[in-house]
Amino acid sequence: MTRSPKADSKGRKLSSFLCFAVYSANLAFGRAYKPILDAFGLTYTQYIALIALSEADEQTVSALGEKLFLESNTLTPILKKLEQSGYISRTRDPADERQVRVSLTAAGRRLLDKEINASLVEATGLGDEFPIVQKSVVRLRDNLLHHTRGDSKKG
Amino acid sequence: MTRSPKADSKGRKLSSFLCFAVYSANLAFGRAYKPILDAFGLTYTQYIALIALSEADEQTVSALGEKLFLESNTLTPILKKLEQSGYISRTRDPADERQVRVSLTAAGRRLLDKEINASLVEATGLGDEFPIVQKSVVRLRDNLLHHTRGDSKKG
DNA sequence: TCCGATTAGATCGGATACGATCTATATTCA
DNA sequence: TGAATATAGATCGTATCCGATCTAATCGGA
Repeated sequence: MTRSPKADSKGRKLSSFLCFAVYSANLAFGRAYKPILDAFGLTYTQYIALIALSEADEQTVSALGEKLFLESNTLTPILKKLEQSGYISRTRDPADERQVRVSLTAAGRRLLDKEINASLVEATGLGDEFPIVQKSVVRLRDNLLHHTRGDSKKG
Repeated sequence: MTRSPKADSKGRKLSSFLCFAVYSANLAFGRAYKPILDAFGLTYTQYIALIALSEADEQTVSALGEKLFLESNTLTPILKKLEQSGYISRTRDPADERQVRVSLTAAGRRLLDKEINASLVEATGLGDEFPIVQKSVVRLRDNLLHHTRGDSKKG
């Protein structure tokens, strides 16, 4: 169909942009999860941080940041909030006072052990395709990150 | 998805969460695009808004928001910035003073006609898989949005 | 015609992201 | 040892997102 010249020349429609698909899928995740997470007093990012924390105890902020692709400027405020909420603990490492060790508290662990996950996975409505889509998006992300790394300074 | 109640008591790995894959893919897009968009003085969101604006002239803020899955609280500041940058025009509709009509300026159109797109698509590194991944993510997003609509107030 | 309801944006506050910068601690090496 | 350097977090300013609320304009019914 001959759309106006501008939409055609190079001008694909917005919906054909992968970046927009991911961008809006991320918004959609946030909204789909919100009512569920609200019940636990969590935000989307806080929930993701808790999952990363469930993988190991005594992680440093940097280690956590590598998993989440975030740095201390973003993580510190979030971790402080999670600490205030009682879901995690933050302590300076006595062996190296520069580092802060972060762990789930019992309350935090209980939270994740609830069926929070089941209700959330269901919201994707992807069925059997779930793992396939997941793999593709992971590869996409890694390609993008790799492409970015080609710069000069630190990632 | 019928995943076992708990893949491990420690929880599945963060990387196995689709929500995290999308979340981090979105972060990765932002970073991969940033050096390219910086050269044009654009942020990621502003760029996406411009693409949506390239599809039609004289769109209302609401119409634009439907495409972008955003509302006036998010769009208004962004559109004001794009107006200040000279890439778009904002005018109250004389027929209905409540509505604001938004269009690309000549400068905005020139910007999108540059090869900004080509360099950006390349960064995904997905090759032939590009359209497949794109479709899956779109469906995922729509499922999530549909799931959300059932819950609360406005659709 | 007038008043209430609706609609379209705009504003405000809280919570991310992120670049730039700062502080405190640790390490290196002359 | 001590100054320069490096590292780990923390802080700050800007730009999104989003819920809640506000204002202005339009519409609808009596």
